[in-house]
Amino acid sequence: MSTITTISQLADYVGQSVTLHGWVLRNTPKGKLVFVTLRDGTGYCQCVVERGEGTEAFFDEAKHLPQESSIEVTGTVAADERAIGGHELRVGSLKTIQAAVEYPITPKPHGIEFLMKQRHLWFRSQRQYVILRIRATIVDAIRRYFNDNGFILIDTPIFAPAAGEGTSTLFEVEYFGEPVYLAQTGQLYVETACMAHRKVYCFGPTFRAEKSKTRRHLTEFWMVEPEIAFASLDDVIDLAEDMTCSLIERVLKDHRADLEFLGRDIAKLERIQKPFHRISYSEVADILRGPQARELLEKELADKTAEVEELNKKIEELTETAKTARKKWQQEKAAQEEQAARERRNELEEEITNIPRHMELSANFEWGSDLGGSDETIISRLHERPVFVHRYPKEVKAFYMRVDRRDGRVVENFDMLAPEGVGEIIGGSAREEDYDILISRIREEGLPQEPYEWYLDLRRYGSVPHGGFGLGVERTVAWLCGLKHLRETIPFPRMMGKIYP
RNA sequence: UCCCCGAUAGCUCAAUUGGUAGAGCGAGCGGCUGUUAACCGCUAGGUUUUAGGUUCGAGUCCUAAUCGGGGAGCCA
Repeated sequence: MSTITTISQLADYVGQSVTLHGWVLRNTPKGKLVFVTLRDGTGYCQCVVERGEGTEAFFDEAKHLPQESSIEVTGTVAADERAIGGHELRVGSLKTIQAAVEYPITPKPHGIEFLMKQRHLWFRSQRQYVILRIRATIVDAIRRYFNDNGFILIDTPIFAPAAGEGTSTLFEVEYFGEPVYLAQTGQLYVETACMAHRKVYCFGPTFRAEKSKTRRHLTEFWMVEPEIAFASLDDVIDLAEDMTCSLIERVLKDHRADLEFLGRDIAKLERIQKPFHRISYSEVADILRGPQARELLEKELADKTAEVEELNKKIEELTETAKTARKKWQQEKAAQEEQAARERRNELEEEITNIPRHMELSANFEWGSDLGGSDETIISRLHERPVFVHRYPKEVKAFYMRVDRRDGRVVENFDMLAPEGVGEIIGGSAREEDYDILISRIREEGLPQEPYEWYLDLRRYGSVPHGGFGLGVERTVAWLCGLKHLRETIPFPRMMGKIYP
């Protein structure tokens, strides 16, 4: 009699007979042996079928099992160092649940266009599996952080009658004949709840119709937005700092092996400790124009140029190896490495051509304009810990941000830039609590007052200093996992012009 | 919206100055008792994205469209 179990539990059943259900990751027949690597959602297990007594009935079936077929397999668990995970199953019986036909994703490399079209199947690949598990942990850690610290979850609407902020392009949908918009932020709504519950947060999808085709943008992404009453800008920044540290701690605790699998430099995450840097926008402007930024870019230019030269040498060597290696697999390996090196080189060359432009942008940075992507990257690269850039010129920020009483040119806002050039993860602010100032800000921005009457009520009835921020879940996942592109951080990425599957 | 790059077998890529379109993987068949993306042999698989143009001749050159990648702007 065998016990039904999962691969993650195998260590408890050494020497016993168990039944596993799963999918064929790969199948390599080897004469009188067949090695079926099974994945069951909890791990990977090598199942060995040996031709001989008792296996005649299914040996041929096992030998021809296509990749990703679903099977039920029963056998004896054995500890074996040669097997993935240290245990293998010596198969006593095997049943095909469904035989797959030509699974499109092979163990060889694929292009991103192809994989995105196969997103529904790509889920099964180990890298995607790991990333989405880390995402789930990050989401759980966020919820836990707020729930354990006295915050109340408030779900804000997805259909919104007006823009939450002036700037972004929104998705317009028809709502019983009226044009409304998909929410680009829950913030204004969560502020109302803040005046009832004191500490609140909303967590949901957010929609932006910007026609951005970059690795840092999605049209649909998830954002968590806490809001706290009786709070100053510093209180809000403290909250963002504390929450970020707790997320990292949790991911390091639960996913060390996964991060290693992804090739993440864990030491860099371990260095993320309080206190983070706090620099004002005006100081940032000086840094951008000063020698520090220039030297950083000059060094990057030199480093990248040197790396390109190294790659060129490597490519030449690999080309030679690919032609002359004795074994066919050695030739193939060299060819693949060569291709990877070429891709890396092309990427570097593009970055190199961008550097002079970034130097110019940085050197000519004028107080009053918003920080560009390259400016953020510079500030981010100059620090090992996240940087809070605070107090931007009010002209480039939303109307609801609190005007700094000591310097009326700026508002009490902040962006948190993650290190390693990752850039903005969090944007937040103290909210303008003064009715008259808020009204004048609405007018300055040329916004109609009428749709904001309910919001203005919050300032008419017991207005208090308060503030909050928004954290982008996908950007956080990308940062912690060390991913270059947001498209792998969300189950079904929505990008400009892309909706399938 | 703007700038740069790309599209060849199911997949990843080759194809010299314009001259008969190839390999590996995957698929199918066979062999091998320890494989892990990595053994050996055989088989099938193509309107070179689309529409024009130049040319004796176009995968290769030109124009446009479509789709994709990267970046700018804007942002989380």
